[in-house]
Amino acid sequence: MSPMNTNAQGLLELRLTSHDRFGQRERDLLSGLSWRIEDLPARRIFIHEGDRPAQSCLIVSGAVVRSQYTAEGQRQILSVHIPGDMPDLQSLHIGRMDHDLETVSAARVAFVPHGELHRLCAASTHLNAAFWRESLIDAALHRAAIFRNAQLDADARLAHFLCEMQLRHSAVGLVDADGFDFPLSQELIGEVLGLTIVSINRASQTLRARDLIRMQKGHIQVLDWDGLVRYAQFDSSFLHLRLGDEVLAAAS
Amino acid sequence: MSPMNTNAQGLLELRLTSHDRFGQRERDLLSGLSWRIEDLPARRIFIHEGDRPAQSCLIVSGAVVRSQYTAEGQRQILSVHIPGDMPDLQSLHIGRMDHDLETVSAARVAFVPHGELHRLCAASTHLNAAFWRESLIDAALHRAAIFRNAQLDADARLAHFLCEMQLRHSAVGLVDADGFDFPLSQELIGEVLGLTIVSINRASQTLRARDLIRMQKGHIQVLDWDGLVRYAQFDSSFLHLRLGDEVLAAAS
DNA sequence: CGAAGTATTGACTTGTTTCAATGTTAGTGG
DNA sequence: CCACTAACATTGAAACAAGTCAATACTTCG
Repeated sequence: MSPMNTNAQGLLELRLTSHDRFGQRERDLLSGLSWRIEDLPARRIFIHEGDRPAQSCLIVSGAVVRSQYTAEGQRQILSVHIPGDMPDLQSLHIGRMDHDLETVSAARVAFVPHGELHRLCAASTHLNAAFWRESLIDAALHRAAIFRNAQLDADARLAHFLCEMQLRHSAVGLVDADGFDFPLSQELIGEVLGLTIVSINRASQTLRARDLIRMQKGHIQVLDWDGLVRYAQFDSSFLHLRLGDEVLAAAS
Repeated sequence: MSPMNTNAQGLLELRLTSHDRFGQRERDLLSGLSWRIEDLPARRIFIHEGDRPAQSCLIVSGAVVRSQYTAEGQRQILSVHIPGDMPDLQSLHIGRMDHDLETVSAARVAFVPHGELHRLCAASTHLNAAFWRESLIDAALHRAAIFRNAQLDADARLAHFLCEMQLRHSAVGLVDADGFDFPLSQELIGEVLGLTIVSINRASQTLRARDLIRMQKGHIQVLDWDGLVRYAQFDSSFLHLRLGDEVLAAAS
């Protein structure tokens, strides 16, 4: 298990190099980025629907959700983002935000100007491909969410979501023998899965009764990875992770 | 209303230039692409989950769906694609397909090798950005689907889907005063919206009774655009279309 | 004409929501 | 250290939207 990397540039390298082995040139280009670090409190909407950001962000610590709202103000969480994610890469090429970005817990977020990213992509087709790929994996996560929310019942839906969270936390070294910290309340998980807090509560009881997981306030532990995967019909390939041995070991 | 363009290169230019005004250089690069045209029958899976395509495709005519399957073989349609769409752009930078591509009706599809697209993107940052943007709009469609399927009831869900289809068909000049041809059966629409054929049938009756749409086998006409938009809580901005006046006029 | 695909309808069942009450936990200030 | 508070978790009962099952009708096409 690699130590958790709380440094923006290190997290980004970890992410981008999980697919491509970069040369020194790419490393130098990356290290030339000027990050502006911001520490945000919990429940802070820091990018709003309709905004036209001139920068993208990287989550360094904490959790962030993307959300859209109904006319009645009911929130739908579109995706959950954890350290290492760049949840607004799309603003590089689509001016207008079609959703909000909001912290769940207190979070450290690093911002980098679009201009610098554009220059980077123009300077290196490798880096261009790596960032593009990040945004494509984002779309793959969306597809998995559409499948999950439409095809699985409440219990399996929660199981599927927890499988995804376990793997994505593993990939950034945030899972240890006790599991991982996860700040979403049952209410928020409900807003991810299109279920009410009551259903989430009952689903989590089912999974706990089957000894698949442990789930306490702010912390999740997968007790039976294979069982959970089976229960959730979870196919990890959509994450398009190149998981190292240590990650797979931690996951099981 | 522009005449329908059944030529691959013309469709692609129409799409890419809806955001960026290209110079002659970009036009020349695009016209250098060597398309292989294929005419496919209805219900043909032409790219399978797990494939590693060496080419991307552009839909010239007909309709195509992306789908994933449950363990029991139940299909979830992730998105619906129409002429002008490039539904497997992601294979440019993510090797493995995480879903199938299948024709609904007979369809004409144009294929172009990844190598040529990579060369194009390396040769022009404008074209690189344009293709990247296409894949980002794809992700935006996914987000709208997550929202729609989780937050709207059966009637509104169908209305929302029809709003999206009307606008996307408009953008490629496929809508006239009588509406547009649309080959998805009620059963398939159900697989898009996460509903059964029975619910789709009843939802379509609701919308017809309110004089919002006409919906006959293979053809859809929006009778009251504003009413349909209101009923669906539809916000067209997620499509990130730069709609010309003629498109907006046709839509309303 | 027959056959296959598609659309429609009604009766019944079920998973999830809604509503409402109660329990638990962590943090705050007296 | 305990009382107080707010957020979060849990439980039960009733209501409801959508699913399931099953029969019937319409359309298209060989």
